[in-house]
Amino acid sequence: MDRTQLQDSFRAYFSDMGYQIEWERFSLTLDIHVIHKGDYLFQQGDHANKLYFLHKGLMRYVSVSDTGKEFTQTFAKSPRIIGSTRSMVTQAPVLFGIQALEDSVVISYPWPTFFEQLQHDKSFLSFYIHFLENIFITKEERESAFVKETAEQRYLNFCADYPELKERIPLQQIASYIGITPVALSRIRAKLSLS
Amino acid sequence: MDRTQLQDSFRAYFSDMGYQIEWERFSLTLDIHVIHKGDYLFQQGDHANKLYFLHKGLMRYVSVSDTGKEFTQTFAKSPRIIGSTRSMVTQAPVLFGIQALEDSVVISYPWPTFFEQLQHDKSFLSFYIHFLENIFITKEERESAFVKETAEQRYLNFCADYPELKERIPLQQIASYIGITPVALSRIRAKLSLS
DNA sequence: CACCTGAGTAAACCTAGGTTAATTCCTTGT
DNA sequence: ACAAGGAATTAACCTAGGTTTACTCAGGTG
Repeated sequence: MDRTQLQDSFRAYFSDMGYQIEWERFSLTLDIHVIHKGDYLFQQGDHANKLYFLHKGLMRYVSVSDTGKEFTQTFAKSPRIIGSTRSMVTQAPVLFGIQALEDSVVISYPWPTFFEQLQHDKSFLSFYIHFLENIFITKEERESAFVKETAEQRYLNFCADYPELKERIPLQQIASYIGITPVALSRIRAKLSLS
Repeated sequence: MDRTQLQDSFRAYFSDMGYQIEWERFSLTLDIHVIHKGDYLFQQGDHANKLYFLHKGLMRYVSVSDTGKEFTQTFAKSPRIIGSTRSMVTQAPVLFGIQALEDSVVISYPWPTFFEQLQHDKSFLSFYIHFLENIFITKEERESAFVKETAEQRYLNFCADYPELKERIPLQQIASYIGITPVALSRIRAKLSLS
């Protein structure tokens, strides 16, 4: 994995989205992380105030409740910015871990210095604002899905939102994303295949 | 209600939070809205791409499901910025209405021009970023509460988060905030008062 | 090859919360 | 003071999804 190639991938991510960043002004060195299937980029409770970029692979955000149950907050497929906004902002330990569902490659920049530089580029700032707005909207939709929709409906929505993932990841983790047990999801699948 | 007085209230909101805005640069005229208890600032489905500021009063964000059930997304007490980030950003109709729980006074600025001006003041921009980060964090906590916590626990959390509101607003609306029916909340209260 | 171990399925049973409806208690208007 | 409509409580009944256990099947590993 070549450092320059990874940096290009990171830059392409922005230009593909229509943001013209003045990269000459940026002088940060990146770290490279190779995460194997099943391993974690960071664990719940860690301090992870870095900006992570998923160059290749598939990850899940997973938090474990007091009673030891796993809950998948979201899936992330490359290329994408990943990490904990909350932890970057408040300096608090992260409330979820990020686990690789397939062998993945991630690069990282230290967030505080990255944010410092980001503020001098208007295009970058506007990317960050859109990014925040979008993750907020996503959470808002999920909040209302948990209250207004049945588990079956949430499963159907998952299938619509992530058509490829349905085969790529185990049922267990789809269930934990929907907020039900694997047993219940199996039941729902059985019911759906009848009709 | 004097226009200048309301503008001062709006400005004080920012300085109280530690943001020193260069107000001289701003030249937007505000609109004043007086909303009586039970009435709506805007309704679900409206186009509401304005920046609203709750000068005085108490409001709730309420969305109605397909099956006609009300769900309270959040409560807002003055002074506070209110409105739909989603609608401002995407130009889409709002997914919830904002209803006054007490007689309230709100001012508004047209969002597009406000945002335009906002971008020329670094302190303002940094306010907006913190604002987005915070509403995101709130939603994230709520998402996990719905999956990991029981209704009883969510009620106890509500009491801890909004101690004054417990008496100020009807049970019905607390229930719809927690995501259960009034009947179920009444049951929970009865159970709690025994122990 | 036999042997695990982990993933999905299925069945039996349990519980939190939804639904409906009756009863009482407050408000609010006249 | 009165009537009337909404707000909360209580009880009876129902259902979606949780829990536990048992069975099957596929993929490694010695």
